[in-house]
Amino acid sequence: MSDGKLSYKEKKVITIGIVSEITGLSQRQIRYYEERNLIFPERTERGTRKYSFSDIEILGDIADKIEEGVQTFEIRKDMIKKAKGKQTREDVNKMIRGQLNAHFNIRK
Amino acid sequence: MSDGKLSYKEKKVITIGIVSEITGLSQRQIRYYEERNLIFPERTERGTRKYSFSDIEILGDIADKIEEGVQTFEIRKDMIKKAKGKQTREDVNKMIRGQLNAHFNIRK
DNA sequence: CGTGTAAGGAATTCTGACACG
DNA sequence: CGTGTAAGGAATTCTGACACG
Repeated sequence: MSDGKLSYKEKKVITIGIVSEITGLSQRQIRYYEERNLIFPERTERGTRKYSFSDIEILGDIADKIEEGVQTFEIRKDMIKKAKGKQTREDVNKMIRGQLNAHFNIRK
Repeated sequence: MSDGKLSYKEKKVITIGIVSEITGLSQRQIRYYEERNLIFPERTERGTRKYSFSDIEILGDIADKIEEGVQTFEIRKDMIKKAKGKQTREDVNKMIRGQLNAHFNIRK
């Protein structure tokens, strides 16, 4: 299901040197944010990290937070919260649909 | 005008090793098609080639043509023809618009 | 905590050339 | 013509560690 064709934005194909150029972050910083579980590059067969455009956007967000003085641990918590928020919104939709169905099926 | 933000598809950020993995073509083949002016990677400061997803698609098309026995020179002519075709279509649109304007402005 | 850096090795990329056909 | 390959060098990436604070 989650296999096969991903959009260009999500495909992990960019090496760390180019990510560093684009983001302006050092390779050390980029690797450290991975160590802190903020980004998850894939690896080539022989271990070279590969990033997506999406990862580059996330790195930009991380850099902003860091500049604001937010610690990586906090950034991670926010990311988890947001991920859960998305999930919750979907669940809420399901619940609403469930309720509507229950409502309109009362007399059925 | 043609500066600044390009779509992810057009941005040249992928190194030849990864392009080779994705397309199944050898680095030799990829470099040769460049020599024949079929693709135009950019370069990093120190000379490493960088390709876009769009380049990868073009490489797929080239590979198909080569398999069919078409020579690189012919492939190049086709690409130029198609590029001109696009240009012509736009020009045609402009001409049509021009004619329409002329038509509706006759009595003005 | 977040990041710089020197260290040593392994993998990558580059170019020009010879080979086959 | 299109592609493989060996060649030598230069640039890239990786990890684990020490440093500062």
